Amino acid sequence: MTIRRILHVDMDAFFASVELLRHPELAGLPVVVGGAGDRGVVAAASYAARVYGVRSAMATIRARRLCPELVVVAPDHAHYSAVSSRIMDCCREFAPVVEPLSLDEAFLDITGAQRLLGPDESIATALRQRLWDREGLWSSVGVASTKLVAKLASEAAKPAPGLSGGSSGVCIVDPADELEFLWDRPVSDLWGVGPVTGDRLRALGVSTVADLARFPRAALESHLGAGLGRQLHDLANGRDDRPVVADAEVRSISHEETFGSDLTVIGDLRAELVVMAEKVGRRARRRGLVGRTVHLKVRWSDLVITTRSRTLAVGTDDGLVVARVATELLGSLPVERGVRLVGVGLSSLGPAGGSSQLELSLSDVGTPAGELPNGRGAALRAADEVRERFGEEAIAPLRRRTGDPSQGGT
DNA sequence: TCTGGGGTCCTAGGACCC
DNA sequence: TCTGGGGTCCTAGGACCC
Repeated sequence: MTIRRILHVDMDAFFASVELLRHPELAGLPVVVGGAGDRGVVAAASYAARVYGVRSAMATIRARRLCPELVVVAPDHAHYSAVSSRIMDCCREFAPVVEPLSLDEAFLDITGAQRLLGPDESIATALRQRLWDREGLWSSVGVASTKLVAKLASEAAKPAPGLSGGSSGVCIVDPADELEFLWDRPVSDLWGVGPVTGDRLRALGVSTVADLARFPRAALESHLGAGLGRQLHDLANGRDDRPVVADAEVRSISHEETFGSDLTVIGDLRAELVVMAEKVGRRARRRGLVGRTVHLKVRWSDLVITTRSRTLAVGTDDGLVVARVATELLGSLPVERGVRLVGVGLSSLGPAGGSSQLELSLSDVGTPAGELPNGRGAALRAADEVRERFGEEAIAPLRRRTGDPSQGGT
């Protein structure tokens, strides 16, 4: 088994740095990108802002208290996406397989690239320099033999608050040093350990990765569940064979919004749902996808979350259909309780067009439910969906057509 | 200091099929 | 008629990631 070399690249303060490029007059000022309102949150903080203790995921209100002269810039996702795709293109000049993790992060499999591009250190430095030359943005790069260690290495290469590119920006971990590199760290550094699992582990007396590596595997699995227990025990012992995978398929598309003040009137919520569902539909169409499952998410004024979903017999990319299904789901919820956030989404995605959407539903209409795959009323659902899209009068001709295909139809 | 918006993956129970 | 088991789909919730 050959030793892999995996590179992780992570842009420094990405959204904030991009905004500083567009607004040179803000250079040196404490800048965050995020929501400005009472319920806004910091999405990214410039290094000048971090000096004040401002961090991403922090409520904007609190950030303003820490730094009264803070400049808050509204996010412009379309622009960040455009910059991101150029960054990913740049990465592909260094490795055949590039896996974007988010807009500002990617894994590159550089196993075997040394012959062409030189040692790990040269590859990392060259990538970093090219991103700077092309985009004017600094990044941090880590290289190791696993995804986990490569990501921790890029984190270790990050500049300290107050600086922006002063450190070398590169951290290479030799395979022989990887366990030591890992074991010094708190368990919360591991992928999959958040606040809840972190608390559970601490209750077991586990606080460092070394503690976790020594903890009996079976006991860990019984405390955390088989899946998570096994994964964490492997990671803590440096076992991480997750490959670098390009072109991961999108699994869901959603849009959600927190209101400035809670809504209690169903009509107001319906109006919001229509707008949001249309955005989801537009994004699905742009990607050439249809979704079979419509999701509704509600966050109540007490922050508790309720979700509802409904799976249709066929996929849709039509915002009106999504809105109508979501509205139905909303109908069963006590909105007078006070709705802070509403979200609508599509999953069970598949390619749009051809036989996948309408054709299938036409042939389903009138077919006994028992003869359909998953014979749980799929035909009825299909008929409902056709009715929703085209109205009651559309059903009759479809029945005739289904009964006698030679007659043709729509 | 009370938590935005975009996602991913996992779990668990019930329905249903073979 | 009763019983069991495996597999898949659907739904709700939850943890986590950036």
